[in-house]
Amino acid sequence: MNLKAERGAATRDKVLAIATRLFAERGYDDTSIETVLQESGLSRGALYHHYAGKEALFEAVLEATESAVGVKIVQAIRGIKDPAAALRTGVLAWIRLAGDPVVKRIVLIDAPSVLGWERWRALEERYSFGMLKAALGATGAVPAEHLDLHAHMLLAAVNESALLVARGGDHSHAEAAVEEFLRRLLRED
Amino acid sequence: MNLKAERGAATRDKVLAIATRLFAERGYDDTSIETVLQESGLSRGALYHHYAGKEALFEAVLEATESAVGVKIVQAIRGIKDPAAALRTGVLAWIRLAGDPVVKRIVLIDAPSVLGWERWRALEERYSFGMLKAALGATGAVPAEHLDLHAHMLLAAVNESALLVARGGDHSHAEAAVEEFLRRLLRED
DNA sequence: CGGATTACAAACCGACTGTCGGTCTATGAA
DNA sequence: TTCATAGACCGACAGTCGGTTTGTAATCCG
Repeated sequence: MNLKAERGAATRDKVLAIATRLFAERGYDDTSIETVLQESGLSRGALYHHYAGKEALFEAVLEATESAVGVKIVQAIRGIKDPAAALRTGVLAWIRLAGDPVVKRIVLIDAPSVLGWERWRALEERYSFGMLKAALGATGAVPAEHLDLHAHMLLAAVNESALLVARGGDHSHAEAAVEEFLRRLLRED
Repeated sequence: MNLKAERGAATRDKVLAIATRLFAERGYDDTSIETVLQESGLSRGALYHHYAGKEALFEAVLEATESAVGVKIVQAIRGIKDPAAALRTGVLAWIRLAGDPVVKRIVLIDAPSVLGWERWRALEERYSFGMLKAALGATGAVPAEHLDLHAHMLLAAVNESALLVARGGDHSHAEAAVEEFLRRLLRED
C-alpha cells in the first residue's frame, strides 16, 4: 500500500489546489466540476473516486484553508503571555489573513450557504471560533454565562471588518477601529 | 395601460410570493425555476418576461424581504426619544425578526453568496445597515471616525446572535447578552 | 500466481437554466 | 370602428452541469 496510496494522495492534493484556486476566483456556483477536470487533466471518474461530489470537494478545500489559517494565527500569538494582548494580536492577525481573497471568498462568503449554516458553524467551532473563545475566556473580562455568545458576536464583528478591509478599505484605520472595539468589549482603559 | 399593467403586476407578485417561500424553505441552490413554474402554474416564457433570471428573481425576493423588515423595525422604535434606547430597541426587534426562517435563510445566509458580497453590501446599506448606523451615530457614544466601522461590526455581531437564536438558542439569554454587548460598546454603566 | 482492491477513464443520464420564435389580447391613436 | 403596437404569456429547444455506471489497467497481498 505505498505506490498506489501515494499516487492517490498526489491526485487529491492536485485537485485540491486547483479547486481552491477556482473556488476563490469564481466562487462555488460559477466553478464547474468540468473546469476542475479540464485544468487538472483528470477524468470524471477519477475525481468522483476521490471526492464524493462538488460539495465534498468544497468542504475539503474549506477545511484545508481554515487549517492553514489556524496555524498562522497560532504562530502569531505564540509566546504572548497577557491574555488581552494575545486576543488583540490574534484578532489583528486574522484580519490580515482574511484579506487574502482565497480566505475571504471561501471561508467568509461561500461556506455558510454551501455547507448550510449548521455544518459551517460546526466547522468554525474547530477553528477560528474555538480559538477566539478560548482567548476571550482567558482574559476574564466577560462574564462566564455570556462568554459563548460574546465570542460569537466578536468573531462576527471581526470577520465583517476583515471583509471591509478586503473590499479595499483603509487597512490601518480598520485595525485601529477593531482595537477600539475590543477595548470597549473588554472594558479596558 | 391598466388591465394589462395590473395583470403583469399581479403575476409578478404571485411569483414573488411563491419564490420567497421556496427560497426560504430550500435555499437558493435547491430551488429550481422549474418548481417555481409548477407551483405558480406559469410558463417559462412568462417568468423570464418579468424577471431576467433566477438571480434577478432572488434579488427581488431579497429586496421585498428587507423592505418589510425595515418597516417593522421603524415601527418598533417609533416614538422613542433616547438614542441609546432606540438603538437597543431596534436591535432587539431585528433579532426577533431574524428569527423568522424566511429572513434568516434569505437575508443572512444566501444573499451574500448569491449576489456577491459587493452587491449585497450595497443593498444592506439601504436597509438594516443604514438604519443601524444612523441610530448608533445618534447616541454619540462612538467617535465619528470609527462610526462606520463600528456600525458594521455591531450589525455583524447582532446578525450572528440572531442566527444563534434562530438555530434554537435560548432567546431571552441571547437578548440579555446582546444588551450587555451593547452596553459595553456604548461604554454605558 | 491470482483474486481483491484501487486509480482512473469515458460514455451516458436526468435535471436545470436560459433562449427564441411565436400567439393572444388590451390599448390608444387614426 | 379600425388597426398597428406593445406587453403578457407560451412551449419547444439547446447547452451545461452534476452525478452515475460500466469498463480497464495497475498494484497489492495472501
